[in-house]
Amino acid sequence: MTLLTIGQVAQRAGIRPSAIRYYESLSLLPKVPRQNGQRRYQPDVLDRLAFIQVAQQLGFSLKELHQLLGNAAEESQLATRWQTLASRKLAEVELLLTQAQTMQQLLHQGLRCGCADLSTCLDCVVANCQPIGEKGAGRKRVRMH
Amino acid sequence: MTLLTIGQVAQRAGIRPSAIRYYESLSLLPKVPRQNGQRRYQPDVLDRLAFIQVAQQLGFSLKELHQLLGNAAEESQLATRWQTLASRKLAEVELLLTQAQTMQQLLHQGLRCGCADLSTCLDCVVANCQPIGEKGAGRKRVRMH
DNA sequence: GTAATAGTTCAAGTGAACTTGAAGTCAAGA
DNA sequence: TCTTGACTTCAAGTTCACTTGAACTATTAC
Repeated sequence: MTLLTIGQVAQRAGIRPSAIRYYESLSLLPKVPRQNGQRRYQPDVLDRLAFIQVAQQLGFSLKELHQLLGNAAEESQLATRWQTLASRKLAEVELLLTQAQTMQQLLHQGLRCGCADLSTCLDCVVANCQPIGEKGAGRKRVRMH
Repeated sequence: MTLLTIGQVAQRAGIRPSAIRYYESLSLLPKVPRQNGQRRYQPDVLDRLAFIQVAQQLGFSLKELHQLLGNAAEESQLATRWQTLASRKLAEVELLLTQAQTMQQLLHQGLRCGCADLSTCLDCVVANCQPIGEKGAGRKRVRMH
């Protein structure tokens, strides 16, 4: 078995070793066995780190990830608790999806618009360019939530 | 015309007056006219605030928003600069979209799985539940980027 | 008149997520 | 042997995005 040093893990995950130690201190990563006092990781820690990074970009805090990943020592209702959080987070992710789609259209049309800044484009894409929604009539503002 | 006080704007936007002053200090919002020393806002400031809030949730920093919204005093190449940033951000938003879709599926299946925590589910959804990708065969790990 | 409410500025404080620095250990290579 | 590089711990520092506190002004209600 090829165990990885913290430096190797950090390089492959695209983060710093200090971040990995920080995650361990928060119990986001398990304590791993040592060789001469140095941490040695199984390669599957990269999956865990990839999950953490994606979840963070989607707005999950490290505290939430800690609960979600079930490292908390609170045994009572742990199962129900992470599922409560997960379903709340699912709703947030779904909202984020629609927001990202709207922003995608806005940026896409703003780029084809030739405006001096996005502030102008916020009006411009509705008034002068192709409509951002399915209905392009009227002086409708871009509202995203 | 019905101008709004900072408190009214804050309430309608769901933020604190202090955040609005902070945005103004960063030139994310324009300086507005005063009555007796107090800021008075046109209602369309709510659109700008809505845009800021959504963009933030999508991972835009306030510094980036400042550039995007074109409030910077750097006249030279301002137009090309915001478009460079916008196209970079468009790519990021599109990556976020696929990540959010993957996370949506993961959470959705994790919730139907009955696992004790999401950490277990990260393996479980692939091994025991319906496949998360189009191909469900094999011991394929969930990797999101 | 006075109390409550909402606004003002400016400086300092806060929480999250790390990073950096100091001081030390360990193994490999010249 | 000695230097280099990567690791260790722990405390303190940094950045971002605000918030809070102090001291003040202005309007409205009683």
